[in-house]
Amino acid sequence: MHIDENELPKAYDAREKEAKWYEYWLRNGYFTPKIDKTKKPFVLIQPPPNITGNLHLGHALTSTLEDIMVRYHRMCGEPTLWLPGTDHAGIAAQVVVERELAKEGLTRQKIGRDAFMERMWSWVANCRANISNQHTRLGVSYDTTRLAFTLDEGPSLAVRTTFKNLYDKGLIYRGERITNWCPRCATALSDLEVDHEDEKGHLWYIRYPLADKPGEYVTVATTRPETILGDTAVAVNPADDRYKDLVGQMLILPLVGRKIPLIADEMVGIDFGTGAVKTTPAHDPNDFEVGHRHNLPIINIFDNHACINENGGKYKGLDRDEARKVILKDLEDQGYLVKVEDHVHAVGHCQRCRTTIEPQASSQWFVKIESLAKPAIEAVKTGEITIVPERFTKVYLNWMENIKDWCISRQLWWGHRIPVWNCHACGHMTCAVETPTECEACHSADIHQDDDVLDTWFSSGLWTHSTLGWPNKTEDLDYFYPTSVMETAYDILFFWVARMIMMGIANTGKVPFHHVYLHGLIRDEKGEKMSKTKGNVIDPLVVVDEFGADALRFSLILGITPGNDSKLGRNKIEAGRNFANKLYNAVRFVLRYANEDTPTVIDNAKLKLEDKWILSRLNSVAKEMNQMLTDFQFGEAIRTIHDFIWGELCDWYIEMAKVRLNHDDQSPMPVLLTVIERSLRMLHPFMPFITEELWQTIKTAGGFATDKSSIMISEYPQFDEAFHFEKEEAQMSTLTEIVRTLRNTRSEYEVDINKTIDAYVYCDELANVLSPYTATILTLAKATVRFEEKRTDDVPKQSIVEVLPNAEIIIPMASLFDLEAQLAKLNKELDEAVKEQARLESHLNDETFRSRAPQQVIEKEQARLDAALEKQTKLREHIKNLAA
RNA sequence: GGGCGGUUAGCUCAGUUGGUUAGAGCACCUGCUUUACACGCAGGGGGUCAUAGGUUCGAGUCCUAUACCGCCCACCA
Repeated sequence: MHIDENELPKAYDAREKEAKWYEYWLRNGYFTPKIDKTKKPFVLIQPPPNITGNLHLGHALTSTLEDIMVRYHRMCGEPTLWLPGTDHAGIAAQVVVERELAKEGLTRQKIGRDAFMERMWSWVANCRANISNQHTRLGVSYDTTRLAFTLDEGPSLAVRTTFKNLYDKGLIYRGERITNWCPRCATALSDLEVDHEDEKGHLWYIRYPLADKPGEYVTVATTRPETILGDTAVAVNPADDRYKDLVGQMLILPLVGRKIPLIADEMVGIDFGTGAVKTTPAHDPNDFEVGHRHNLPIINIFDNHACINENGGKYKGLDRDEARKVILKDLEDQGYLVKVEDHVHAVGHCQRCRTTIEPQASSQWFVKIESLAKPAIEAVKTGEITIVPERFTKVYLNWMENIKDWCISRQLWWGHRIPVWNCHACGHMTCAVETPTECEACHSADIHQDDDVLDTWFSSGLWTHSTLGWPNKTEDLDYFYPTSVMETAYDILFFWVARMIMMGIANTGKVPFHHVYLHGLIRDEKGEKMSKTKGNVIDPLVVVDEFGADALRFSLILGITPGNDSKLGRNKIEAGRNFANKLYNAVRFVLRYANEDTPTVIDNAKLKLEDKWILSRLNSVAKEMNQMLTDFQFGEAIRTIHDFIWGELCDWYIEMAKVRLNHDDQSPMPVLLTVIERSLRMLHPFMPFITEELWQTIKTAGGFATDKSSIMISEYPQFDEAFHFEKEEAQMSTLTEIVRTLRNTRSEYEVDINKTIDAYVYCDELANVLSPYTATILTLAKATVRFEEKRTDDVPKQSIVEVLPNAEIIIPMASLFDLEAQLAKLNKELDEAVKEQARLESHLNDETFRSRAPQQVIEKEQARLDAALEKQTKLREHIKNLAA
């Protein structure tokens, strides 16, 4: 069937086509792998986006990288599973919905747990639909039939089972610890969920009177004067001579009046402040440990929202900032405040709501992590898991080797409830996978489930196997686990990747994946992190609407390297669109000559020079593409195929093909169709929509025969020795050099646009090969060329002479150029050739070089020397000729 | 306080075992409404590869310092 290219618009418009093809792929079930036990599958579990809002460019990058890998491996014939899902995102999602409530003047406490959960679920439904739609628009080829959510029954069962297993092994425990407390979220956080930032603060010096020596005192320095209410000691370093004699004495706590001891502990630095530290075990991690060592009372002075509680006496009810002001004023009024200094120190903030963290003693659940970390460290050390880029291996190992117990309980409502039931009768804790009806110790029915939920990363940590059915023995788990690649951003290496490795090994005895590919963050054109508050966020869908998904994908991938941040602006996206348009128009050209009568099968005997050249180049590119896609070099891969299509196929092959088509020559169509079809296949993983569209169009026009119904299930092109034509590649490069030189000469001498120039080309045995191309050269460079093997005559006077590696070009057109300029140019070239000769000679005469450099390098250098000498001879002759 | 990354053309970045004359996109200059494409074609200018040493026959690439920028980790009140 002939498709008239004139009926197609001149510019490619992605809009209506993308949705159509996505629907087609989905309908045909290409995204769902068929389990084939004779083949090793390629498996990639999608990092589940948080259900906190729209997807941003970071998600678009992740999706694109994953889609590239998945489409590539699928085209290589591997049963390929890309399993999608979303994450309930615990605290992050709860904060978002709480903000929505706040707009209505509500809080979760006001509406109650049940109503709040209802709000959460309706938010989730909206959000998940939205995320799915966004993914669809980006072209992700993930298996929609396996779409998972962390709160689904399967993953939830995995969570409870894991908890119980670890609990039974004694690897989960409940304990009173200092934890990072967010007073806004009213929950404990893990260390990772706290962002430290330097802040300008003050160091207040406060005197604590000695109980038994009126008028004498010890001065402490503190950044947190309000915590004085919870002080239960003052500590000094045992080696500090200033305080040696005072250790053991009692001090009177200002404002409070409580008697507290002066103790000695190694923790205290002698150099800082006064060398005496007020010790508040309930509100400082160090002090907590000191308190433990010295059996100090732990006095918690804050309620869940960091307001002073009943332990704060008359200050009760003040929040921590007000309390600080009032207490400082009281200290000053009563003469306890000695001085104030400016002081910069790191302050922790809640990762999700930015509220200043309050270190606070509370009872929480922890994972005893050391024994879980050990095999996870081994797996990376032995190379069973590799991390790309490699430098993150060190970061990973360093963190894992210094890992601390993981606080997993959150005082939130949104998440997996901790599967532990407390008995009101005997106090025993019953841990169970399924809801028990009675206490396992005393069989009382008066039991109540722990109110806390688990850290959202606890369920994420199981994601590689919980989505495949674990703890049940499923076919999926059996066939697809361990997975192949974990692709994600480097900023969640600890949060997620490390936890998956630990939990994966703990639950299944196998590593969860073999390769970790870490991508960088996307920044705006100025290199700043995109954020809603800065207003520099680019919405992927807005880009897709304007430029198409393929253009966006191109711009996201081009030039990126693993683990490095990249910048994205309009320019780059336009480059992507331009490339799509270029490809589209190349196909429009092809369609002009393609119909069911077009020959499409290549006859090797009839291949011309440029045919062999483009086939050979295509072949090399296929080799490179496979290598780079295997090595995770996506940025380089897309540039390679881009450069091939634009710079070789379009700029040279198609231009030469036009001449053939106009001259009733051997048809270029079989080769052209073959090359373009394979190019589309090579590009498909990167730009799936346009490649499918064009592939189907050419197929419909009878451009090639295939039993495949879609490009996405056709084979990824591989290197084929039969199409490797080294000699023709070299010959073609001489031809293109000749054309370039002629064009260059025209431009340089400002030859009239309508004037055809004459040229003689002397190129030994190549003359026979290239002389059929005079018509081509006439079209491409507007020059009439005569090819000869050897020059027999002298060079005609006043000619432009160009010396190429394998050819000598003489353009007798004295009337069209400036004689002086030409002479100067030749002299300059001669100069360079002489310098080159000198450099090479000294190099080649160097004994050390001769003895140590590999033979082929020496030969190469020698060849270059010969070339330089020959060039000189020719140039001298031409100069002489011209000057005559 | 440790650790890591970056510093290459005006801008954004490639450059994977050290080996021709360091590349691309965008921007810039010149000329082209050539029936695939002006989202284009042809030609061109532009880089002492941050600095200083070192290793090597040979360094953008390896080593050692230094400077600036950025990131991560860390309990010093």
